[in-house]
Amino acid sequence: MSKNKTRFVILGLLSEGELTGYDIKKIIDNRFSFFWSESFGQIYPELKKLESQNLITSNKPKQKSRRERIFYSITSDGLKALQNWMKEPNEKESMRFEILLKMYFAQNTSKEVIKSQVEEFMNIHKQQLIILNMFQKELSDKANFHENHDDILRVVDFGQKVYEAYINWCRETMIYLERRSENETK
Amino acid sequence: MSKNKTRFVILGLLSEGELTGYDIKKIIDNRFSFFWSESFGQIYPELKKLESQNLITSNKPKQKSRRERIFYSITSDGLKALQNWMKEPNEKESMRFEILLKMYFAQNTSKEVIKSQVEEFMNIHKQQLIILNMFQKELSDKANFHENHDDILRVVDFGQKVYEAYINWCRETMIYLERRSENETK
DNA sequence: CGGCGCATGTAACTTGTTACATGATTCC
DNA sequence: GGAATCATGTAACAAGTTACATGCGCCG
Repeated sequence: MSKNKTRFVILGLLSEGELTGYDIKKIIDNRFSFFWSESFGQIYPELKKLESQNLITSNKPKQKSRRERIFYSITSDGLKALQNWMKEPNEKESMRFEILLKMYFAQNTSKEVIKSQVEEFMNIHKQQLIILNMFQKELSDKANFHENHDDILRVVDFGQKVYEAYINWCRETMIYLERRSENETK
Repeated sequence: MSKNKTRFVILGLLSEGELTGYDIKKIIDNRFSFFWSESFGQIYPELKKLESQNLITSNKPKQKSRRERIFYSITSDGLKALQNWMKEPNEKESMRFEILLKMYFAQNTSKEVIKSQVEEFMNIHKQQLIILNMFQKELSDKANFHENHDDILRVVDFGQKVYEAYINWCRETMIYLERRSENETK
């Protein structure tokens, strides 16, 4: 099972049309940010590697001279590689929630510190949820030009459900912490 | 903002009592697995580093001879470092859900492939939820010996809420995919 | 003409995983 | 005595981030 997933995000995005490395980074930052990330330091070298393996091709200007945007497109071999990956089992997603570490070790600090950490976590994800809701509305309002429209809405729905779960947890935890504070000061 | 979080998991765990590197790994695997992970390759070198900085101390046997369990305990400097970290802002947790990538690029494969991917994702997290529910029950039934009992229950509750969100998404997505299959075969 | 956003690229670094080596203890 | 688990450790590798260098083109 391949560990390097960068190549498959690239292949997936190129399966919808030709793009530059910069485009790919922008799309990941804008649309995927809540469930994926890549840096330029991964994307550009991977593009070269994929091209050398004939999974993608570019319009790289043979003219030595002026700098230009390099558009990549997927080859039939690349499409095959993408399709094979779709069938492969996924790796267990490993996450690291610092907020839970701090909740677990909460005995080492005051309730106020924990409260402000939970509040911060809640605010960040409320903001993120607003962005997701806007994106969903945008997609729902627009006519369904692309066939993958509904698939993308499923992806957005995942983010909404998970962020709502975070926010609910924060609300309950705030109440728990406030009850605690009251008992402490009694 | 320090990027190296391994040290703080170690300090946090040692704040409850002395432990060996092996113990630390076991606790993280058993209790933290749904929101944190560490490997031996990180834990052992970090223990040495923490000791050299006098944030922890060990009973390392000066006798050259036989191998023994090395118990570490936290120092007052270590406790201070832990308390400072509790107040610091957290890094944005970065996650990578392969399942969402595959959902997004679903056009490149058949509904059956996507369906089995979603099913697999659902089964894994149903299993994980069962384990979390058992752990919660275990904690709730037991008398509250440790003061941090309720804090740990909050952490478990986070996992339950998030896994339930995953599972609900899977159910809805399965229905969405089945509806699609019907339309395709019509 | 200065600054900004677009655009490509790489080197150095940090972080994290895997595989392996070593040896003790426990239990059958 | 052999297998499993406990236990410590490290080297090689893989993955991912950051900072920087370079330069184009547009706008005010």
